[in-house]
Amino acid sequence: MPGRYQWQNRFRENVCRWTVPREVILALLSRTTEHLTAKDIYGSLYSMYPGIGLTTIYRTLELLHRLGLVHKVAAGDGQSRYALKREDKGDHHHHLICTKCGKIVDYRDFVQEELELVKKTEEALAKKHNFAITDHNIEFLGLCEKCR
Amino acid sequence: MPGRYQWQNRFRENVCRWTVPREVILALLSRTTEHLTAKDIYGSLYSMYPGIGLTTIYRTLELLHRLGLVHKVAAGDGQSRYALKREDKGDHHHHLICTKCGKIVDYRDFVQEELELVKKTEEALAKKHNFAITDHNIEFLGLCEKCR
DNA sequence: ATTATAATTGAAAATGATTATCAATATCTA
DNA sequence: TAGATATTGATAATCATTTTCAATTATAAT
Repeated sequence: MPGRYQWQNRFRENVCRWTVPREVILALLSRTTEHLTAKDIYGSLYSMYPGIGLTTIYRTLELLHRLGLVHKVAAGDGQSRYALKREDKGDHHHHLICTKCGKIVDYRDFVQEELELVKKTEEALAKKHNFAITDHNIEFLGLCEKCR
Repeated sequence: MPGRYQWQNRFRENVCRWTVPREVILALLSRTTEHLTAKDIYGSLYSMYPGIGLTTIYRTLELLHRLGLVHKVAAGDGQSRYALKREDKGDHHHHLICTKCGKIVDYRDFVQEELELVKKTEEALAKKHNFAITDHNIEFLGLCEKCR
């Protein structure tokens, strides 16, 4: 399981315990590139881990987000979706979001150009609006292959 | 009141009636550049129009969004925010979103450059991922002047 | 290996944003 | 003016998420 010891270390550094539900959720997220909702995760884990509660999923995702281990994306349909951050490979990407089914497709084309513009924009905006910028989103909305 | 007749026409074209709650909501949105939540609007209108229900606000905002008259932004705090579209002046903008209070600040700096890159990106992504793109978001997250 | 401490969990309840239902009302066409 | 129908507003419901609290688990110390 990739990243296991890094994850454990990150937990310890933040006075968080390394528990079975947390390990299992991280493992699931590491096995997919999909952006998953809390319920997706709950459903996927149910057969192997029926005792893991939906509340635990929500709390764990919020913790992982706070620790900077996952991306949290609000696709506009009232639910949040999560994906493991994979910046170990300098992996930065942006999103295509389907407005019908909520599916999120990653893309990396043009990301370099986008990041260049983002960097320039960020500095100027931070100064002009007195805004402490911590992150950015670039996303395209529309209908995915299945929904069009 | 700017846009009143255009709005009425747009409503008629879509077999929608021109009603007092709708007129009042549009007027409020036209008087501000802020992105407002349904509850912001409900609260702002309450003194003058106490009979307008929150349900009506929600339904009307959804209609206005469907008619392409307002922007709908999910700032990530579980609520949607709305602002009147002002493309009559070719007014395109992107957003700074405060992750603490949810406030949305518009910016237009770099929008021309961003739109150039967006256009190029859009065409390539639509083709590569078989995605019918209808809109895009560019936003920076962080803390606003008040929250930092 | 055991024990104590405290973090974490899971079920149930609660909260808040939003939507559905339905009788009453308002708009608009003829 | 009358009739048809869209719309409204109050209430109930739905759903995503969070809070509460007793029980359980992880882990450090011995």
